[in-house]
Amino acid sequence: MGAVRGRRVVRPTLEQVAVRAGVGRGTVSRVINGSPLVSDRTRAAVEAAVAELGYVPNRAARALAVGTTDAIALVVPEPQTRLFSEPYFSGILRGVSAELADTDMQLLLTLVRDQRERERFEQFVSAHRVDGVLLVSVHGDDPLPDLLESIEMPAVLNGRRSAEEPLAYVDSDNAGGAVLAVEHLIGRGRRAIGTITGPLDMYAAKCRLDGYREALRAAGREDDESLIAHGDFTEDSGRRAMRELLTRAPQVDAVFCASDVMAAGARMALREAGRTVPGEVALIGFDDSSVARHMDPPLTTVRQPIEEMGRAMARALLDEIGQRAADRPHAVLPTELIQRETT
Amino acid sequence: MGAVRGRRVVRPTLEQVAVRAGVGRGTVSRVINGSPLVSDRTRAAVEAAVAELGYVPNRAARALAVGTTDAIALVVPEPQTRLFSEPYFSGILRGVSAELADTDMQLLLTLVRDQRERERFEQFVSAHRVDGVLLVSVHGDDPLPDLLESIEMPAVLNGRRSAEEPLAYVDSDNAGGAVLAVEHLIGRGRRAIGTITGPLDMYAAKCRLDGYREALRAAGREDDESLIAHGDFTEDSGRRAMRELLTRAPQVDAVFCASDVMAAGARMALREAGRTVPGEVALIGFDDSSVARHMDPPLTTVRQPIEEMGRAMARALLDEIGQRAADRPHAVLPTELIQRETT
DNA sequence: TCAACGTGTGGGAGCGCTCCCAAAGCGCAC
DNA sequence: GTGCGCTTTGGGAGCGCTCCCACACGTTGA
Repeated sequence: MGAVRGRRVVRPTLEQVAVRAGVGRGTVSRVINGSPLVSDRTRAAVEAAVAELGYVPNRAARALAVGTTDAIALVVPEPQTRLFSEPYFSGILRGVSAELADTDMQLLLTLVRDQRERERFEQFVSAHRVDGVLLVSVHGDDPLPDLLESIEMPAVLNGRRSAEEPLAYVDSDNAGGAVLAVEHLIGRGRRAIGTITGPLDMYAAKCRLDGYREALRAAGREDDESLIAHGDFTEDSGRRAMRELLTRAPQVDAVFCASDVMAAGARMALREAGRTVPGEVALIGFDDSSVARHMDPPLTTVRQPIEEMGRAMARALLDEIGQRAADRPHAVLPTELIQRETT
Repeated sequence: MGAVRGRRVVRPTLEQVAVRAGVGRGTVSRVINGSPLVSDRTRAAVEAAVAELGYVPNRAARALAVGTTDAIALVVPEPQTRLFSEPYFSGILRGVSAELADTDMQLLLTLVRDQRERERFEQFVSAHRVDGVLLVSVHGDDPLPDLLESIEMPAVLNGRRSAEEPLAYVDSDNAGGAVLAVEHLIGRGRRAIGTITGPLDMYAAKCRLDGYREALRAAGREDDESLIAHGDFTEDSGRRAMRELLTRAPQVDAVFCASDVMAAGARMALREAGRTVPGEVALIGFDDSSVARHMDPPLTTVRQPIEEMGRAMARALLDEIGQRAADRPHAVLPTELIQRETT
């Protein structure tokens, strides 16, 4: 609990800079904050004093005075904590961090694992201890976004909860990525193209399935529900879904998996069944996660511009905080096919 | 640049709580901070008022008053930003976050990519904007630790820079892990056990090599320098080192690699050379990173208690900040053999 | 000449908290 | 009844900053 008493190291204050420069506090403050209402002479004098004294403003004092914290929180809820080890999370983090680099915003990282931590975070946010919040992949039923909205806390989601997401968000073009994947499969001459979906209560999973359907329809193929199996983004579910597909539609010669991890599971099922990849069955994933590169053979997949998404999220949040936002900004970034050896 | 003016939402202050509870400011402060010098009656009254008003203390104000920030920074320098996608980093993060969970410490994440960001961070730290710093794997020549020491900023390193690390640190038992690995290989009846080392100017790499030597010596085997090849922790260097080993010591029937990634490289070289794993050559890695699980066959490796390391780091830092530290606390945590299918 | 303006500048007030001194209240021994 | 010591309490001062009002200067126009 308690705040531990820290040693306090003496550092120059704005007041001291003012004395040194022979001006008033207000003037120094103006210079520090780049106000134009300062004469060049004075500004130079203040800047010299700042340099000599090695003055660095005290954030806490400023925060107290203006009611702003110059910090944003990046929240990672539990279900994602494992996803966390994926390049996905680190990509987002990188993008966010890069975008914040020439801002004086601080990035606060919060892992929300259980109910207690969730409450702590809610309290934290309610106390306006940050200027804004970045939410990594929320579930549709997560109450956090609504809380943020109710207290007017600027927030940007990574991914949408539904087609008409009321909050600001940055998403990748899931449907478009699926279309890319299926078109690629078609182009390779595959005839019976199946899919293993993610949990359909997640909007991203739904979009990927929609994209799959759309691409097939565009190619004039007729719907075949027996070629669609459902998973939940886990490896094990991918394996089971693939077995199901092999039983139900043994003619299947290509499968678009809504995640790389499920593709890894599918790969196993195919090996068990003695089917070669890509010889007999082509396989394509989604995410371009590290599994994809290390599979045998390496997995063709759909990459999302993850780092760019992180940047976009940070940018949108800063805009929202600065109220220079297009009301509820959002962006949907394009996906890209990474062709490896399973297709 | 500038701090953007944020909307300010009215929230109750300590003063208001005091009025509500019919007591003075000082008393409320005492209750909030758990001082024992408050009568039960008064405490109850204050707690009621706090609950009614939904009071949450203003951090900035407290920080300003006590000169403490209740935040620590986790710094990830560039060379590690890629390592970053590894479970390693997220494990540390998880451990740190878990340990901080019932503290009111905030975790600030800082990626230091280039010189500019480094300078920003140095200024940030010099301004005492955090109470302490956690450093993920520093290089021996990094000036940051010395800077931290000179400004008396509490800091804990992840890993040592040398055997006599002056700063507080948390490390895993690298030598011990290597011993485990080599003993395992010996137990499997392997005769010509080689190793692929990391860059020996890194202390961890040096320890792993020392452990390798120690285990062989303990088993009464004589030194054979031709069985030692050097890498730099990259996949490519592992591949090259393995080729070298195969040329120089074709009798090699087991290799301890100082990292999983190098083991993946070695695996490729073995495949090229037509050697089976584990039939002809047993392979063992270090780190238990995601590559290990996804290799074909899955790689036996040495796991570090990463999350526990994160926890230990946070604990050590909190102790240091609270000055309840055993002077320069440090911990070396045990490693563990994860047996899979390459041995 | 004077008023009316504009630009620069100083510094009081206040942000919400903690620290700490002084004082009130209480019991006890004399 | 008085004095002492303990516990409990109130509230002034101050942390370092920003905001903003007031004022000191020009400068301009009538």
